[in-house]
Amino acid sequence: MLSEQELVRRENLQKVIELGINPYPSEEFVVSHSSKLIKNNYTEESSDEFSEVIVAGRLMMKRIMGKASFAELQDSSGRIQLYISRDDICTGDDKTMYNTVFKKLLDIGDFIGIKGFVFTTKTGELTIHAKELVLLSKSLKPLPIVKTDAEGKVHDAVTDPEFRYRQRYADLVVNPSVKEAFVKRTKMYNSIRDFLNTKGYLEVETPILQPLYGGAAARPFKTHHNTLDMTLYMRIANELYLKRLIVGGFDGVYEFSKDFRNEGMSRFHNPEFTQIELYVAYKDYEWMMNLVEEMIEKVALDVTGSTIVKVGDNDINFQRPWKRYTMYEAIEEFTGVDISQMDEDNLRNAAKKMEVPLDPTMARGKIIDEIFGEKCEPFLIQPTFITDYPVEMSPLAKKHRTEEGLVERFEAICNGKEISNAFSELNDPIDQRERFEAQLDLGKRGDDEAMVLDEDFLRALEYGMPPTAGVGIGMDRLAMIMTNSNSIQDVLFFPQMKPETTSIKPEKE
RNA sequence: GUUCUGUUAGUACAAUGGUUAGUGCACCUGACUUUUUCUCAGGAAAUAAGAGUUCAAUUCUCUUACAGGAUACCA
Repeated sequence: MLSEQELVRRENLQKVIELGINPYPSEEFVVSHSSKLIKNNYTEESSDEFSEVIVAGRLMMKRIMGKASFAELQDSSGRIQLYISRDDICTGDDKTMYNTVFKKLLDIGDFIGIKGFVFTTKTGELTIHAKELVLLSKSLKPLPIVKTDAEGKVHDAVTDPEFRYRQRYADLVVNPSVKEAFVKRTKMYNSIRDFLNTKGYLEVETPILQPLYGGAAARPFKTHHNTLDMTLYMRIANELYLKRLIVGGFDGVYEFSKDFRNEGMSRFHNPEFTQIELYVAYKDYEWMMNLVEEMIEKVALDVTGSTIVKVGDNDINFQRPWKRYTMYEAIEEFTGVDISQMDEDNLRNAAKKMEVPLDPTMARGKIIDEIFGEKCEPFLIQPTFITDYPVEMSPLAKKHRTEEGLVERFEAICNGKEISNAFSELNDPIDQRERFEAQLDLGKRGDDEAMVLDEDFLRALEYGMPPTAGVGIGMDRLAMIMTNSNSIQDVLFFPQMKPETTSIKPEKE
């Protein structure tokens, strides 16, 4: 069902065609200047350099005043005003281009090309005086119009999240700040790539479709390969494949990996999300902590220009060194309870006193994780490393060199959320097999996120893996911090949405 | 999942148990050769779906659908 305005646009398209104008021409249109370049460089003295400019973009506003008009053109760099007078774009007797095409048939959102010269109007606005106007592409669907008045007040701002996420293309056209967030996201990737490449690590790619999923505690997406007639899972982490590459002899490998987890959705969770994982041979988690600090500090600088990043009401300072706590220390700090010596029953009671909700499937490690998640993590705003996790919740991490029952693991917490998780990687194949078996027991207890046993990975470890430090960083979470975004949907171009339902509207007569 | 809130024209908002549901922008018709949310004159266009209470419901109640916020698990 087309709206009245859409019908008008289709009629306009038809009339353009009837005038012999191709509404979707294929020839290259050579642009000489961006609007930003003109705005940044035009002066009275340099006006000669701007006596012939060619620009292209969307027509975003028309102010028609009879035989002359003003219009606004939006290109990828911003907006610039156009002055279009009838007798300048129609030098002969035929005034169709102005009277009919420009005034009547061009709609807001149409792509046009303009050839003309730059000048300043009486009111002082930088403007392109058009000598030639070309239609480059017709728009059939009206864009939401956002207007900013003289006081800088925005009218009819497009804020409806559903519209913005479903129709990101339109969101990007009308909300310039959206572009900025995504440009920052790309800068963040470039910053990390640059950092790791400079250190000599190799960017690699590993399978997304996997016969067994592993490397994290999560429920996977399941799919099926027809030719092989086998079940495949979409990866939940790329840890086990990257470690296989360390076995194979690379010193340092990293991958920006799209991971998929079949779990709840929220402003922190999208079913597909991106992590970077990095593994470096002959290193340990202490070394990795230093690297993460150094890297994230650089990211903050590269992306925002400062080590201090404003996130909501907080100023987060990524300058090294970050605070470091062991997990037991953090829990003691925030709850006053020393749980380091407690067995599962005592721990369960302690958690009960702290009003941390538990369920019977949780074992000792999971309970500690719950307490930490409830009582500590949300309050850690400045970047903080939490180290030395219980062995039960870290089946891929090496046992602590001195502390019984712990592993050499750290998480970096920032703004109350984990942004990074790392360990001295477990490379003892016999220990690894036992840990997998312990996970199988957890699975039997009802933990549907318990890991599965991966024989091929164990075979790789049996060939021998050097001591290795590994880290994973949630790119979306980091992007949220670096762009001061309140939800993951704001740093994903196309966040996952419920299917669009066709609204039931009575047919118009 | 739980909970709260919302759904009025293309869009953003307003109002009302009863006669013609109002405003800005966008849209349509006309005038205007340096304007700028151009201006001026005119026009078209809406109460999510269903049920109930009522003489009368867009307004009150309930159900459904959809959406958003908050909260919980996972990055």
